Amino acid sequence: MQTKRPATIRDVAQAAGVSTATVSKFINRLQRFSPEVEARIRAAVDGLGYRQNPAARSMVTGQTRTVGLAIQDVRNPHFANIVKGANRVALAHDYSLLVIDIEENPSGERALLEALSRRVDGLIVSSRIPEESIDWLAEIGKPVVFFGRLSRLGIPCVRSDGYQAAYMIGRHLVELGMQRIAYVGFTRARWNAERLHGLTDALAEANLTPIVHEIDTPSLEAGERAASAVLLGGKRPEAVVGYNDLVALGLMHEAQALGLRIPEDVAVAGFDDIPVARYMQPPLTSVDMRSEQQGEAAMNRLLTAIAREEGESDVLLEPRLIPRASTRRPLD
Amino acid sequence: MQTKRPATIRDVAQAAGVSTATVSKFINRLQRFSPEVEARIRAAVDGLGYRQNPAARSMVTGQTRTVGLAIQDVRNPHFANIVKGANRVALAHDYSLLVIDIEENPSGERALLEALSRRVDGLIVSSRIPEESIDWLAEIGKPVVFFGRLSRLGIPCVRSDGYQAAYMIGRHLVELGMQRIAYVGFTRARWNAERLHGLTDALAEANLTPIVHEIDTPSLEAGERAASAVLLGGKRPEAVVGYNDLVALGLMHEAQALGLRIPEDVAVAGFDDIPVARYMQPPLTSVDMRSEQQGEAAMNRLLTAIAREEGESDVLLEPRLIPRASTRRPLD
DNA sequence: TAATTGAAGTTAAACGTTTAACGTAAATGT
DNA sequence: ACATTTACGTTAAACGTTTAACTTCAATTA
Repeated sequence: MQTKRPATIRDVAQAAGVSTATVSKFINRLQRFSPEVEARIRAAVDGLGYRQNPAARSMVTGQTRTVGLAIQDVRNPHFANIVKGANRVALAHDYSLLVIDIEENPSGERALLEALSRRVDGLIVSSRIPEESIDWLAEIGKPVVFFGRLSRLGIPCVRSDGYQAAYMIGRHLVELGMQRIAYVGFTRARWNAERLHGLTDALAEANLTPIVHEIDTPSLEAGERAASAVLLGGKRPEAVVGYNDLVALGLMHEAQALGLRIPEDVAVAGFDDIPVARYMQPPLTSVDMRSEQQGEAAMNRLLTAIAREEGESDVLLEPRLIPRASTRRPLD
Repeated sequence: MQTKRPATIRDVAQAAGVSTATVSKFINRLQRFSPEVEARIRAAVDGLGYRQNPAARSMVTGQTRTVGLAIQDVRNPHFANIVKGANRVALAHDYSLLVIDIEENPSGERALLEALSRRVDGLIVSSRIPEESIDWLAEIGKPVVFFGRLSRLGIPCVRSDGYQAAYMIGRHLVELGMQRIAYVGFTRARWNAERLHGLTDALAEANLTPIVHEIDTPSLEAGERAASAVLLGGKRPEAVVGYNDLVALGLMHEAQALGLRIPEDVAVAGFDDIPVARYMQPPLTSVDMRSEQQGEAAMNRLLTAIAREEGESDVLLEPRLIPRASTRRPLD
């Protein structure tokens, strides 16, 4: 089972009758060589099955050709999409992706990020990172890009316009003639509140105010649990907007379990436009937050930073409203 | 913006007035030291903010403390769950996870795996890998664990019992009195056929045969596209089983769009029990394939292999039927 | 023709760790 | 009292690359 020691650059050099420097430069395409030498090296490489040792290379260059991606929860399709996008552009640039799901949190995000930081050339960090870790992130000396949250301390960020997205939903509901509109929100951090602001502003234009219900985690289950409080407490809202599609699906499910028809009795909408949204009964109105493009943009931004090129500081993606049957004029 | 050179073990040694060997052994807890020395080292480490350089360490030890996880598509909740599970146990053992989504396939899985193989101590490889790459995987000299597919060439595998799972669904449908049962399958590789076998055997016990419809990729869209052919061609089946929950959701959605009621007109079931299954209207009957446990088990198995301990060759997880409203006695 | 440039390769030092082999002094056994 | 072990540290050689500085020789320029 024991495979023999992998060939080193020295083996190749010896077999080809040249110095290791020559082989190195050839491999990295740093210099031209005479056809004979080139052929000999190529033959030696093939013959020995030589592959670079990334660790050795990293040690001298100080680069790992790896980037870290810290996300909240891979199971949330929004984050899965981000991984997808980031993975695509990383592969295209010959970078590897070190993914860490910080929900699985044995010793604090900070410790995880610290461990991660030495193994990567740069870091893409998701929204819900505690403020005190941010100071540290700014000082690690490695490029960092945020996504989903506002930039701080000069750290660039990539995100979609949550205010705009919520404003669109709000307007959409108002145009449908809705009067009592509830928001099941997740506002733990300031930037998470922008959705509430957008919604509030849209409603204000029609002299309306959202009924806000706070949850502690944006999941299917949390949406489900919130439903009865939101739908049965006091006068029933005509529409309810979830912090994201998961929350919205939870709400929708429980609403139906309570015997309410959607959208006739209550309309429901969410954010992210996760793939299943379209497949619900009724299909869920959502706002496409361009998750995958967020992943791509974040990775692109990070790679330019790693290359020490200047990049634009912030990238703001335009969300798109996707109206579906879960919000529809009550009289239709 | 330029941060100063990170402290090396030599800096620490000098500051503490000891040799680098001492520091190294202290860091790695390989030896006991006198309280004074210990204190001096600790002070130096803290004072300088010393962290190990993983690349340098890797070079001499030959270990990277990183494992590679090659999956088909992060967006599929089944795979997301596997990442979750694998991530959890990796973190617990201080390993990092190099995730690669091989659907994003610029230059072939083989090339990706080759590149990956030098950066990791071991590899977890998902099901749909071409046979010719497997020979190569067996020879790279690094531990490899499969998941989802059968083992080959002595490579251990972790999977759930697809035959059993399908058999359970089949029996469930038969017990509900279903007669015409369709299977929308994805049978490109041999091991993917076990679900069909399980279903076939369960039906055979009632002298029934499944109607098989093949799709080319197990996705929401594929399920949706398959629906009309399966449901409208000839006599309509009373139940249709999708290769996985995504396919089942696609089928269900299109069936409803065609005006069919579920389960009254046609029952639907799938595999994986993805989180949203429970939230559908009606909730989708599925089989929990223990995705997350698969990820955990695969990682555990890999880590024992990396530690050169002997582990059991194959791990077979027991699926669990989760009956829900999408399959229900027509007369209920 | 002599001086200058350029191309093709080499030498050797570094990168930051680990670890086998080796001291040295104190503790233990006989 | 002497040999042997044990505990605590050190020395120095690796690990597999890259790269600045250098050589050599042929081609170009003045």
